[in-house]
Amino acid sequence: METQTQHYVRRDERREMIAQAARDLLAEKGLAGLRTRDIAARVGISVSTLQFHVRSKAALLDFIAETTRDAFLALLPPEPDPAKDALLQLRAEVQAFHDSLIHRPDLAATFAQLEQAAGGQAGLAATMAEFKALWAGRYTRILTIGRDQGLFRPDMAPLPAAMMVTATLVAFQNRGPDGLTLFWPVYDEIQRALLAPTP
Amino acid sequence: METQTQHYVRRDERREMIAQAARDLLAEKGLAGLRTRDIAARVGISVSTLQFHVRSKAALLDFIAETTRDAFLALLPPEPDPAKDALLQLRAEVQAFHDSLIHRPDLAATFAQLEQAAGGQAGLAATMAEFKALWAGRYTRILTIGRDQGLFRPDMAPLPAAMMVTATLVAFQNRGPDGLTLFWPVYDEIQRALLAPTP
DNA sequence: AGACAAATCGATCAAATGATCGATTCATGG
DNA sequence: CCATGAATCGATCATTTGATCGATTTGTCT
Repeated sequence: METQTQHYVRRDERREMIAQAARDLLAEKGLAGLRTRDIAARVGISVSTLQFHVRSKAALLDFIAETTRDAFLALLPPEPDPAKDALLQLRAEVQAFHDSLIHRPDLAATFAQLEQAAGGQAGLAATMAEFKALWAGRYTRILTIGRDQGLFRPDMAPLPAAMMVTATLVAFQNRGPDGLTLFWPVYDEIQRALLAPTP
Repeated sequence: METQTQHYVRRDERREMIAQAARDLLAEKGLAGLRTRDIAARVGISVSTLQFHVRSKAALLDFIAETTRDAFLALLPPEPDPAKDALLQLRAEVQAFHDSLIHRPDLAATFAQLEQAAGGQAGLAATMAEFKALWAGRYTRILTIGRDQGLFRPDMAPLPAAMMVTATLVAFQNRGPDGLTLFWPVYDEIQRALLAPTP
């Protein structure tokens, strides 16, 4: 039961539908199996119409990257705040990522696929790099705040620690149904690894 | 200046040349851009000969996965030993991975690419899963040993911690020339995160 | 040397794939 | 209601790509 085929959708809306279908297919078949025909079919339009809205496949990948980045960033908690408890902010940030894996599994999967194609697409690589910098930056700030608050180890280096945390989170992408079993145990380990020792 | 084209190479040797060329191309173009013609050209044989040695592209991916797994495992240090210092063993393990990124960048890149294709190839997925279990298992054992030795935190959970370490290491794959700048700073952070607090 | 198996190649095929073009349909403002 | 532009479609193209087949060359064993 698909959404009733709806003719004559405005450009922006149609492009959004295309991006969503492309993300889903990217998560299912992988980049190597992404076909413009499949995307068009899932949207319910012809290949010609798809080409009309997105000139080429390269442009499509750029477009997917941008919309995926925006969609993911929109799911994140408020910006890190030095006045709030850093541990709570860290947990909220991780919780948001966890929720995204459950409710929007296409997002992380799309990132994973696009990263493999980034080597060869200048625009793509830029979008991906920008996103990763933004995302890791949030964790770096939270960790810095927490260290200043005395919650985390004084010898904790925020940037390396942020890379450790984000890398660990990303590893939970592309897993089967039971793939998230270890998510919170692993987060607990991260937390213990960051917290200042209590003498 | 290629290695002088050499006709009539025995099956096993030819298949090894094919696997190596495929790994290199996989690292360069990505899975989506992997073409049997390109592989054959790099090896210096015709597509027919390639097909003679490896039946299909699916079989090729399986074969690549197996040889890559073996090549990577061969680079690792001796098995974890409860009698030796766990921190030294951990560092040696990480050093081996670091060296592999420098001297055999095709290995990690190939794994990253194949993982994207694993969803859809039963045999591939099995090989990849087996490898990841083996690799993470080494770290789990080292961490357990170190905890028993009193070197690591008593509340450290070996399996989650091992996932954290391996995930962080993997994140250093597919980077540019300066991509390894933060490798050792990040490892130092991992080490600080694992070590038992000194009162 | 002769025979048999192994390895290689050139030619070719059928399907897949991204892209283009012209015609057609729908929406919307005047 | 009609004129203009936006959106959609069907047909078609040129290339790419994985795969097959038969013929040929090379190694090896006796």
